Amino acid sequence: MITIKEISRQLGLSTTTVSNVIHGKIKEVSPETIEKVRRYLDEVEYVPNISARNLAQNQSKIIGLVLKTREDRYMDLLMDPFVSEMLVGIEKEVRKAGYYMMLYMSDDIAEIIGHASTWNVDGLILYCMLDDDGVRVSEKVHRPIVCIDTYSKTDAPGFVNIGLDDENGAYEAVKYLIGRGHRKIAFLSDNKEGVDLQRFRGYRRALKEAGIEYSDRSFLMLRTEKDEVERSMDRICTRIGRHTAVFCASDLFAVMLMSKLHDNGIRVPEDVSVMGFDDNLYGRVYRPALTSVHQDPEQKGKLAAQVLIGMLQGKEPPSRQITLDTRIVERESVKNL
Amino acid sequence: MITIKEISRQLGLSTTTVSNVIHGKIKEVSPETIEKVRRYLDEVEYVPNISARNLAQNQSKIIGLVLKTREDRYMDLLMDPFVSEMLVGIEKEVRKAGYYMMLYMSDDIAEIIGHASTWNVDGLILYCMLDDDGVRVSEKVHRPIVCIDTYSKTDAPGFVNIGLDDENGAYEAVKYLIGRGHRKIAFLSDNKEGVDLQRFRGYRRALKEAGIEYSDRSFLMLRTEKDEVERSMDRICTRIGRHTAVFCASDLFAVMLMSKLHDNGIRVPEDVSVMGFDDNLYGRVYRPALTSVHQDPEQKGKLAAQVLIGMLQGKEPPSRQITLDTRIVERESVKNL
DNA sequence: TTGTACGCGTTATCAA
DNA sequence: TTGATAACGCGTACAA
Repeated sequence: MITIKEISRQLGLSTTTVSNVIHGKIKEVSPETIEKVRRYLDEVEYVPNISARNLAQNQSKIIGLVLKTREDRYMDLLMDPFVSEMLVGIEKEVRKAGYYMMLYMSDDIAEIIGHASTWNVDGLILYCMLDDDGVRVSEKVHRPIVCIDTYSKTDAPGFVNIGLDDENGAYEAVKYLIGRGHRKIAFLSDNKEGVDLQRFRGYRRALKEAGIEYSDRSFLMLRTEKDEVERSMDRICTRIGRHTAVFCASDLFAVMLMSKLHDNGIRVPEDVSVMGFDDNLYGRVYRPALTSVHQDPEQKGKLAAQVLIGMLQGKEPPSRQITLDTRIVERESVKNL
Repeated sequence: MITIKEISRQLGLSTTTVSNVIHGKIKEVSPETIEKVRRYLDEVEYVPNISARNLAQNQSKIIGLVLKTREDRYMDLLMDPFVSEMLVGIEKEVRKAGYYMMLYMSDDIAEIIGHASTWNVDGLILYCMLDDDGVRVSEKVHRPIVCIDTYSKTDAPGFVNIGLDDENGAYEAVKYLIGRGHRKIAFLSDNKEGVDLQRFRGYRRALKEAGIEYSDRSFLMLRTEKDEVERSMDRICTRIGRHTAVFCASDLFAVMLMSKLHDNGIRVPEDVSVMGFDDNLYGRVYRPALTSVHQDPEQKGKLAAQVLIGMLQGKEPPSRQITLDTRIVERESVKNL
């Protein structure tokens, strides 16, 4: 790796001049010098040492992407195409803007803070934070932070969230089911926090509005530990009982459910209707194709990166909470009763 | 961010001593000093500035993960759960070993080289390289490099590949189909390079061994551009013709095919048998469940990271080419003729 | 128009 | 047992 010092020595110039040419500060450099330096730069394929640059400028050009894992349920995170698509959206934007992306997974907030500090990241994108996780990070890391799909209790400065109206999306979905004549509707999820909690609330609201009573037996809680999930799904199939429809908190769960229902001789949608949330490839490709609530993860990621990079350049974020649209995609997994 | 210099000033010590305590070089430091420094370090939550450390030590603790994209087919890469799972395997190991992961996507080798140089990455994991891409990188980046699933023509020093015996995996799969009475067997893929080429070769070999003639009409080439894929699949469904089985180069393609076959009223496996390669969640969850060739992407990623980190610590890699096992997983998508 | 000199935070050598 | 001091590569204020 050739350095500026070496180049300036070779060319009989000062490091300042070389550095200036590199950065296009050429108002005060003679054309000949510019040419000479540029040519040489090309010839030796000069690449700046970013560590040195970071040190000198106290910035890093790094955007940290943190995926918060949840204890043992490590695998699930990237198992869902949602995260992959989001990743693509982020990476594209980050690279386009001349930044670099550091990917970090952890369930430990302190570790996350340490990582951000030690690398002196310019900004942070946080996914899967719960409650005040995001706030805790932003208290220690004094850099712009954009969260995706986070529901915080408190507000903190320099803290933006990109999300969905999950409550309403779920509400519309369940209303859709009710509109098709369903009244015994179950809710399937693997937790009752964050995004899933909101979706559950939307489900409850739609039920209530239609004067349908909710019983805890209608909450189908999936265990997602690696060697539990199969058995858990089987158990859920037997527990579906007299429900005529199941609204699932994700497409992935919906498809896993349909698959298990099939094995248990229960037909979708003839015997039971199934609806998902996400509208991803799993649901689109399965047969019967899954009726679902649409969202666009790549768009979410892209937007998160754009807003963050905007903040790095001094722009005010459009708002503290950016909420993306949701819409129902009708396919074949819901029957009219 | 507090610095060593500041700490030493506060404590009335030299930076050397503080640094030594931080690094556990305490053979020659008095117990009281150690305690004093440690306590203060804790109190102020000292975090080292990695850029400075990198500069001083000419290393970076960064492992670059490069996913080579192919022109327009950007999305596909992370669409396949294969990449996500591999990513998880890599990230876990990298973090466990105290390294950091920088994720980079590009189809431009020069850009990839520039990225690795500018960050002075300690090592590189390359995925999806073709032919001599990997070699070109390793010629310029004089760091340990581990490739995943790369077939290079040439060998280069410090260049290790982790892969599968794709040729043989495909060979066994097609032999399996032939063993079930199939003779009209098609091959489905979206390209004829790298891994897919090997799988195609295995397919050809099995055919040849059984005395079955191959015709180009049996190569079903899928177009994967975003707005082509649907139509392309439809066309393929009509082109299946008198084939009794389709061997697909990936589970994802296999499931997309089954889905389209379903829409065209062609039953799997009654009318046509389908076999995939990967054994991922798409195939496991679909009904009929997909018979496939198993591989473990997380394991692949984990191994790649382990070998690379080993090399960084001066260990010789076990060999230049590490080939993982493959096995057939029988499920419901193949019929006995 | 170009050059000198210093600072960024850390590590490392060598002297005290 | 501890402390000066130089070095890593870059950017920049200021001097020439």
